[in-house]
Amino acid sequence: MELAPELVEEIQRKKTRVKELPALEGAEKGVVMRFAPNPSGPLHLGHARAAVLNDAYVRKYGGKYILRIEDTDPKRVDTDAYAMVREDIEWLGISVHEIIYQSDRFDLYYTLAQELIGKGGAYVCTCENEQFRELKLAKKPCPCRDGEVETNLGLWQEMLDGEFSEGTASVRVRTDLDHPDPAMRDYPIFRILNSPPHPRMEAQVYPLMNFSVAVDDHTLGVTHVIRGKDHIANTRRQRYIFDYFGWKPPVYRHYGRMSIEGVVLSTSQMREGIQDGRFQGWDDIRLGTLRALARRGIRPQAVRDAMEEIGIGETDISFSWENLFAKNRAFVDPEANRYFFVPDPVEVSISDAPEQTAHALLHPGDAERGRRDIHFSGRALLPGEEIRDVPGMVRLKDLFNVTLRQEHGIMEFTYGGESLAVAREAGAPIIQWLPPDAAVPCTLVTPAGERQGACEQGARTEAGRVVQFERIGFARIDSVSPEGIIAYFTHK
RNA sequence: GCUGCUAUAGUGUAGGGGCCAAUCAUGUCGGCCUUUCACGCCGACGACUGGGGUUCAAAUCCCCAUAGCAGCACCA
Repeated sequence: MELAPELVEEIQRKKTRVKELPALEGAEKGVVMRFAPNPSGPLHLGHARAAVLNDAYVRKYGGKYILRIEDTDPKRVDTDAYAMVREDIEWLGISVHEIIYQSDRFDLYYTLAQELIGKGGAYVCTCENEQFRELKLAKKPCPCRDGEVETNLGLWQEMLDGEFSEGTASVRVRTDLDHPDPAMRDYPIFRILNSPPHPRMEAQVYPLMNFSVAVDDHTLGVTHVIRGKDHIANTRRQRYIFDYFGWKPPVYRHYGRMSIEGVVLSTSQMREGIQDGRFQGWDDIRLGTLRALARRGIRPQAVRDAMEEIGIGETDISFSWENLFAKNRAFVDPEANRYFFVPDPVEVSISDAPEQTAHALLHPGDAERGRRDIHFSGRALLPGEEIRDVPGMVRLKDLFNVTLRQEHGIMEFTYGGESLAVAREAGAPIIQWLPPDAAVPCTLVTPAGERQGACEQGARTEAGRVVQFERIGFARIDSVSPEGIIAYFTHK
């Protein structure tokens, strides 16, 4: 019997459906949104939230999604990351309408900086860091603050001409020294950097994010910004720039902090670990990168669903792998072919057992997909930990029953008949098994470590796909070679 | 220290004065189905941080406390 396709689709949609996102103020006529990562490494789960949620809103309201590469700090630019970020965005299935590189826009930043200084909204500051900090905390102006506009314009030109060296001059926005929040007081928007060189351009005067972001959000027509609440202070700071220029700021939403257990998320730690060989690469299973998830067999749609469900709440949350796995299982279970994987295999001889071929379905819910034929002729590979209970009985799945006995310290395995009912009555576990001569060495890589074992020949045809090792869990077949198979554990 | 944001079951989420002895998902437990401990189905468990106030009525509004988080970088 076959279900109507619409019905199947309906059921699947129900399973993976996510609730509707909360409305955004002023979004009815469409939105322009952006995802603005720093190209210091590949995207990880933390990025995915911003990337996906912005995309979800663009889909909901219609409009434009801008991928803006924020590469205004040459110290934090990894040239490989430009490509990795785009690959990761593509993997997530996000439709990007425009890609902007901030490193292409320095002339714009310079022009507007000059304008801002000309309005008296910013000034060149040559104070030492520590000194300024103390003055700021005391709500006192630094000597540079009182300079004439003309003087500041002159100093700004000197900055551009390379007459200041690194760390000796900056541009600050004139805000409000009495502001109760010290973070608001005359914050910097440009700095001088002599090294390292920027991989995409030449510059010594670099904008800081609060300036470049404000300028770009305005000039690119961004209507709504969804970002983490670590940017709340930045939003307020940027407000000063919008006000000086008379621009209308976008609508902001700041979601709460998301902690993620069990994986390395810090780009610098990841890079360090890769360099010293502790991690295999950016897709090492112990990392929280999207490429690591992909390698484990997590579907992008599962990540998207998880992020949309989490939404834009301002509460701090802890990311739940269980919830993500449940979403992924819904995608993967109907598709994954089933195979036997025998961990820590022990080869045994089963006496009195008739030679025969077992027939197991590739998928228990879809007989039409075909079957696996596994031939038994006297000997079998069994999971070590399943044959410890003696005396006892196990049933080799799709084959027959085996009774276990111990005689003079030696394990004995005897044919126990074909009857499934007998096995059920005896409470015998139904276990996976393999013929020794047709078993493929298989390493199952899990976050906790590698598990050695053997699996069916059929898994050789599944490279790149997710299968289910019966009674073990889902796994992505990572590589197939004459020596064997390497599989990455996905989840149960 | 100063400033700000947040607070619903183990986790995520809905609910923004009465319809809430609080939604949904996930999880856990039990049962059914099943030659996988998967999937599916049925059932159970499990929460409004605390204290004041406003109101006929508070998870919902206000105040305080507590806790968590963030910012006070010439990072983003």
